[in-house]
Amino acid sequence: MKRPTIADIAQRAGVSKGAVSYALNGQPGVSESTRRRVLAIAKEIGWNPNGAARALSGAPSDTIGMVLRRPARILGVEPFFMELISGVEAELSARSYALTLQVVADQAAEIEVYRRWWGERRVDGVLVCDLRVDDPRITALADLSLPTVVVGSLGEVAGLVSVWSDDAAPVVEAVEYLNALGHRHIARVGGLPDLRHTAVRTEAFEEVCRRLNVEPALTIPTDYTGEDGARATRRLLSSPRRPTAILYDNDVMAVAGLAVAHEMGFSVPGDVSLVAWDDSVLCQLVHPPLTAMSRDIPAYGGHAARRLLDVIAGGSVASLQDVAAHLIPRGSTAAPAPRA
Amino acid sequence: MKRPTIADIAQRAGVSKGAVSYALNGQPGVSESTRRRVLAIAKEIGWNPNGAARALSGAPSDTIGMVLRRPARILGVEPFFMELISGVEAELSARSYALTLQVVADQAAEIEVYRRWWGERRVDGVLVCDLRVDDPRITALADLSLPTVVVGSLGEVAGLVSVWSDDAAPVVEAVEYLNALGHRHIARVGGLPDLRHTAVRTEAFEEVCRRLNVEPALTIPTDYTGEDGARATRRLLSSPRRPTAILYDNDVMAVAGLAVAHEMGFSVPGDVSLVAWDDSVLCQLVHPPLTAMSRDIPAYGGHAARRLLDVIAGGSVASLQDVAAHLIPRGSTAAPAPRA
DNA sequence: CCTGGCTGCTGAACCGGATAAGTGGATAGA
DNA sequence: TCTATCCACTTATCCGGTTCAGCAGCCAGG
Repeated sequence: MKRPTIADIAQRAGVSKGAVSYALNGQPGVSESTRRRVLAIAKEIGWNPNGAARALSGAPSDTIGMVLRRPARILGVEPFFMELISGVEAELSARSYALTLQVVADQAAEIEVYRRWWGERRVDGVLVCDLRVDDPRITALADLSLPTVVVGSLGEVAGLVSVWSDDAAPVVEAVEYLNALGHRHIARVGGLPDLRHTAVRTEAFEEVCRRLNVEPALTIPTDYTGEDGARATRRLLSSPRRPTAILYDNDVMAVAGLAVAHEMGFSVPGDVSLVAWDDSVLCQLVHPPLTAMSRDIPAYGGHAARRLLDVIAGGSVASLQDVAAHLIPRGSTAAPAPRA
Repeated sequence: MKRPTIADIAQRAGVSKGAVSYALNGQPGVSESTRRRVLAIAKEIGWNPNGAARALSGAPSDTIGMVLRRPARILGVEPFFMELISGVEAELSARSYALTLQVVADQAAEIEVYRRWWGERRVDGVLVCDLRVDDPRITALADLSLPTVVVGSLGEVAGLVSVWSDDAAPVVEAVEYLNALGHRHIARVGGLPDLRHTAVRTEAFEEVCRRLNVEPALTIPTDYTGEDGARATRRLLSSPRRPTAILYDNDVMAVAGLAVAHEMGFSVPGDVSLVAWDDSVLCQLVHPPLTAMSRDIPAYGGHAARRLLDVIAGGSVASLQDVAAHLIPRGSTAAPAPRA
């Protein structure tokens, strides 16, 4: 089956390629009757615009890109990313935009992909996640002037629009809550230390603990995986000054931590209270259900996608501070048992 | 920053566009010294091939497509799809192929997307999921002769390569296992009735139940969502002849069913045994952990992607029967309590 | 010395649209 | 009646590559 082109339509309609192009694009320059005839023929012979040809003439690709830098097989069990992507897709599909995903191994490869996409005009813009404390992607993308929206926790990045939520306030809320329950020894299982939002959370955690006299405010860094979260939990629960409450930087680690607590014979929340960050179904399904810092991640992704489309459209777009996560108390937190 | 083209390279190198094209593509027709000079200049000025221009001359897009027909926001909590996609990505990213996802509302829209992608040469091939009993997508894709691999439970579909796994054997395995434990009244919470693999499972379920004298072999159809699974479970557990074991067609429904059992005061596995299909982390994290029909979904996706790349490459590719799911017994199944 | 073949390159057509510039005819205004 | 304007097109060019035909220049063989 040969793909019909506007030349085929032109021949059938007895007009020139140019006229067909005007007709199909709703441009002035053809009579209403000719336009109708052209449209009818186009439909009849099943014509579709050739994106490559359009792109060659400078048209957008109606695709946005997202590069994920993590082992591809991990993706399936990473609720945050999947919910984010589903929110992005919801926004995009409503506008017939497509999403191109590419998984890469390291930062150099990620920048290389941006460069290639830009050179190939394969995407109209990109969403960037997991901002590092000092992130070379920012300058690279600025150099390319590829429309970009940063998804992550920060106000402004040199000229780039970002969609972010306050990471400090939820930490404060959680620690104050635990403190009010009577906890005086709270530890945290943090994410990758060089991610910006991890740094923000760590600082907020240390500050609120200092203020409330909850010391030491120990944060154990992890790579966000369940395994690392389990390891950190095991270490915390084995220490001589065992914390009575643990904050986790994501839900996967919190769930893994809960399993460790059970495995070591500690009761939750009797012996130790647990708080998760990000509230996927996981948190609600385990026993006891986990108290969590909840936010609407699909909405978050949707906002980011919307902003990116606005940037692509050329509007002057302001960064958006999305609603911060807020504490949803469930069965994994309670007052600490009086120490023997 | 203006994107460099081969014309820029040609000018710098003092040769023609054609020579540059040959040099860059490793084609014969230029001397080794010229080739090296051209490559050096290309690298120096940061040249990238323009995919649109290449595509216009018939080059592949190095992208495969996948259309998902379900509410976008559901995706994030649908472990099967996310694991499948992560497996596909793992295979693709190793070959620098990209994956384009598009979420649509209905079948007509899905076929329309295929047609558009084909017309626009936007993808080199597609992966098709969730085959229906009588599926118009098959003929549509055959008409377009768009390279296609069907992911799902069936042997051969008119000329299309498929990657599938036996859906009947695991059902038999599960029912025989439950029967051996002493269960004589087993119900099933099934998926969408017009999906092919649902039909296969339903038939296998009814047949093995008949053979083992486990009657009635009731299957309640659902739309695969947790809510529907909960509803079906509530109905089963409220019926006068309450089943002592329930088989679920996915993990989300099984987990939801477990919550319903708890909510209604039934003990699992004391009062009712539960078996999930597809074994994501969900099943291992709930209490009790769910006995599940487990299979390596990322590997499944990887095989499908690999097959699709082979089809695109033009090889004669055979369909692949992947390993079937097999039963992993966990805490949610036990012998039924003797009836009062 | 002429012919034939090979090497290494050039020039131009081509892919399928978008679009600026040009054209012929009808119409309106002076 | 002559010009200006507009309409509805056509023609030609461009986008950035790929590819094919052609063409010098060189070398080998007869």
